[in-house]
Amino acid sequence: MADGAPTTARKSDATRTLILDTALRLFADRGYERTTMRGVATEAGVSVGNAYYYFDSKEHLVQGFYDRISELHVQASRAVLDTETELGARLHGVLSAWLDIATPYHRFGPQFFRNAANPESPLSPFSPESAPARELAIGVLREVADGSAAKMDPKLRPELPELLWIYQMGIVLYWVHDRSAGQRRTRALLDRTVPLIDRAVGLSRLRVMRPLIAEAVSVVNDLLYPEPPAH
Amino acid sequence: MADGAPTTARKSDATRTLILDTALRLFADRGYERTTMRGVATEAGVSVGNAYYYFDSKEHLVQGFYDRISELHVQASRAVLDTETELGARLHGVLSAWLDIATPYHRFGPQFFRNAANPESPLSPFSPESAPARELAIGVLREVADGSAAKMDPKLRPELPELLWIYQMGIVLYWVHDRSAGQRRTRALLDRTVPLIDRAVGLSRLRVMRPLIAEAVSVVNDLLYPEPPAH
DNA sequence: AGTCACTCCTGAACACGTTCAAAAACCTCC
DNA sequence: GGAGGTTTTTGAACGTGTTCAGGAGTGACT
Repeated sequence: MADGAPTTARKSDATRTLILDTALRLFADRGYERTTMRGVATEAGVSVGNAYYYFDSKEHLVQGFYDRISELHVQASRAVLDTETELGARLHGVLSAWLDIATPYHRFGPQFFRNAANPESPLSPFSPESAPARELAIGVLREVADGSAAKMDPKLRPELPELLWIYQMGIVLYWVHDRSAGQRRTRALLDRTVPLIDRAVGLSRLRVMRPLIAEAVSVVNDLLYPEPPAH
Repeated sequence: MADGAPTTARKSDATRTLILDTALRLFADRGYERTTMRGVATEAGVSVGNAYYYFDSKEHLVQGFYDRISELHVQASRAVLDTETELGARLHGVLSAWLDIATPYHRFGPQFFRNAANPESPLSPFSPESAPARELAIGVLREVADGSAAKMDPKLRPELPELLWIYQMGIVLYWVHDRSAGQRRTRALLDRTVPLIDRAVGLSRLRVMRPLIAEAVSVVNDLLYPEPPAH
């Protein structure tokens, strides 16, 4: 080391950031599979073992990518939520914003999301490690619902954010598989399904729908959320 | 080789089956990750290279699992479809049968769904290579719907099998992530959501629902199925 | 029998993700 | 400034999926 700069910041953080930045650059450069831990280490000027000191596995490096996207999405959503008032417009705006942000990464998306579907991976959207990011996303959708004047079965309201999150996962799954130019098919899917959601929410007030909604909400409460500790 | 049996059947097929059987046994035994190609080869009494002569990769062994499960499921479904007449009972029976068959392999379910989310893998349920298995599964669900006397919006009927297939994918996703003993939570999910589906199908006849159904069916037709060639 | 072509099979070798014992650097307190 | 302890860094080594140059078996035709 031939620099005399009086670095007062923690060396540790600098190394960690250096490794993560290098990794994300190589991921974007050559894709996930073709990026090796040795390559990341060499490019960053550290040893392989050092990369593993900061990141438990190659997959854990991708977590940084997710965090970055989440943060950008929350920001972009705020702009939408501050201007739109109708449920449909709010939902469409928020999901469109996600697509806008994720588009540059679409060609590497498959490699990233491949691991996301593995329940044993910490990158799974259902994993405990992803809980903060998940809560964040659901929080945005809660704002989408609660900030609108949409009328609905009052029993539906508390669980609507979770249901919308499931809907969002479906959109993302479609997006990952979407081979059309600029993922225009996903845009079309959004354009056409958001109004469907909107109308379905409205219909939840119908008397015939009430018991159906009540049971659906109950199922979500009983089986979707209360993940048992299981340790 | 110390056996003098005059094997007249094609040696090739026997070896292939031997390797696949051994692999599936080890998968069920110790799970996907902890099963090694060397282990499969040793256990089957062949060389590693030989396993690769018949299967392009470790993942391709999973395709064998996929095919076998599909076949068993079609058989088991037939029994259900021959005895049950109500839509709910038929759907529940068919999906229960799937769970019955898949239970021994729950441990390597993660691998199963990893492929589902990787659009580049030929093992993805959405890939052209999986088309036959997919058609088979949708065919069973078409029988589920058409063989029942359930009344519904006539516009819904032709697309109901595809929609039920999506529902089934959701159940499988939940199952893969289900950590409860014997996956009883997935059973509970089935017990409670099948009646919901059943009632929702019935409600499709309501006048207020018609335009919603029509648009949903149209979306499925336009965006879900017609995968462009893109080669 | 000899030759040719083809299918089936072998195991050493390669690149990768990951681990680990030990070294180096850093810090704190005397 | 030195002793002791903690944090950070190293790189060889391990087990894995996969490849590949070639060997063995098999059958057909001369």
